[in-house]
Amino acid sequence: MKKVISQATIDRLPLYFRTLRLVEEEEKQIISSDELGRRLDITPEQIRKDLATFGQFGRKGIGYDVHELKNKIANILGLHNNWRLAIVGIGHLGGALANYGNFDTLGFSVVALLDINENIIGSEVNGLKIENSALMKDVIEKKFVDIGVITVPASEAQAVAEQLIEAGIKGIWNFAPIKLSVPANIPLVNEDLSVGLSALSYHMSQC
Amino acid sequence: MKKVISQATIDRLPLYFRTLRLVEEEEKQIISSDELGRRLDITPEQIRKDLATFGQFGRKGIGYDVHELKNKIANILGLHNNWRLAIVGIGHLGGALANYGNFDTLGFSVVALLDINENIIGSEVNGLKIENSALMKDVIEKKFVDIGVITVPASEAQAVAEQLIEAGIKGIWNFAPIKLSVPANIPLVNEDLSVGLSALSYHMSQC
DNA sequence: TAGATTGTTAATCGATTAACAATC
DNA sequence: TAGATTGTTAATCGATTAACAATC
Repeated sequence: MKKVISQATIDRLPLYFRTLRLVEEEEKQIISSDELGRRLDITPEQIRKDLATFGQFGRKGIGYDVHELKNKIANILGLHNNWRLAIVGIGHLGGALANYGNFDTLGFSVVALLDINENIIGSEVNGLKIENSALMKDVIEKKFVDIGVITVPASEAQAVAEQLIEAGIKGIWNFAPIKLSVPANIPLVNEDLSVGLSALSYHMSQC
Repeated sequence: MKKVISQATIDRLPLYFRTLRLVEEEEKQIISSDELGRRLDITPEQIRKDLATFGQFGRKGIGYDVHELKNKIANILGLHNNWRLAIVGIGHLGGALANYGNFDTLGFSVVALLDINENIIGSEVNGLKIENSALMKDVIEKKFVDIGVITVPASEAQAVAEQLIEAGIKGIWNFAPIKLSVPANIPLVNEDLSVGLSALSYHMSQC
């Protein structure tokens, strides 16, 4: 039953989801792979292939039910789990993420903010108090945190990852530009801004 | 001469660059593909293949000169161009990017901040004054901006992209969760946080 | 019925991995 | 010379694209 789905497919699902939401707002009931593809610059064959991985969602000759497909994708991605996030390292980036509204709309909630800096512990960001990293295990257990978001400097990131795992976290979203070593059963996604920016630089240099 | 390099290779170059920097700080002169691979969880064959795309950098039986390879990669990525960035939309994320120190170390400079909100125009972020988006063309020409960073809401992003291009920008780094339409000669990199977070959710759901 | 569109199989393309000669 | 390590060719693997029968 646990077929292996390619990362490329998984990474396209959020795009489909996002677009179906917009289409839903436009009060369209049905959408074809062709139309969805046009909106995303993805071929309709690719979309049908991706979706077929998870079952038969469409109707031949008709298309896909927008509302139904949107919910199916949300389920596949596990967005119904109401994942709870803790952000570790409340600098500029951590603070921005704490304030970032779009997570809620995807079914994620930021429930804890942690930092080691005495000067900011106790202060509030977006209505949430910054707590002492030293109490991480306590906070994470009490607040049922699922996902640890790492926005500390690269030099601290591995240690923070280990603390998070020790505290019982189930997944890590890492913004520090460094390769983290984590056990195979802890999903890890890296969000390295320098990769995208460097790729942009490369393409601009080719012009 | 203009061989086509795969995006996968281009996306790994910044990781090599980052690691070579660290290795350089450790005062190591020479590194093997094996050691580099161990540090990044990438196979040595993959690394040698990637590097061979651009020429012969290593010495058989010895390895790669750390300093030389680092500079070669920087050149390939175009990091010597001193690209100048303008951030459009100084909300939480735009503000965080304006304050983000790591860009400088990669050879990028944030030289302009733009917003339409009268209440924040004129105020300073990280020593840089927020200017009126209505004056975009002026600002971009006067400050020789190369790259437009889009951190406005999704609903505004396409219009901003068009204004940026009209103003003579050479590349776009887009953080708005929407597919932008831009001419083929304008490199565009999308940084969609919801993709990574959704992928994390997917993998956590499989456990 | 004719037109539209899915789901799936087959063909192609491209990226990764394996193997090894060259050489320091 | 023996051991280490690159650069490159060949083999494999996986993802995308093309084609088309099924069916609304």
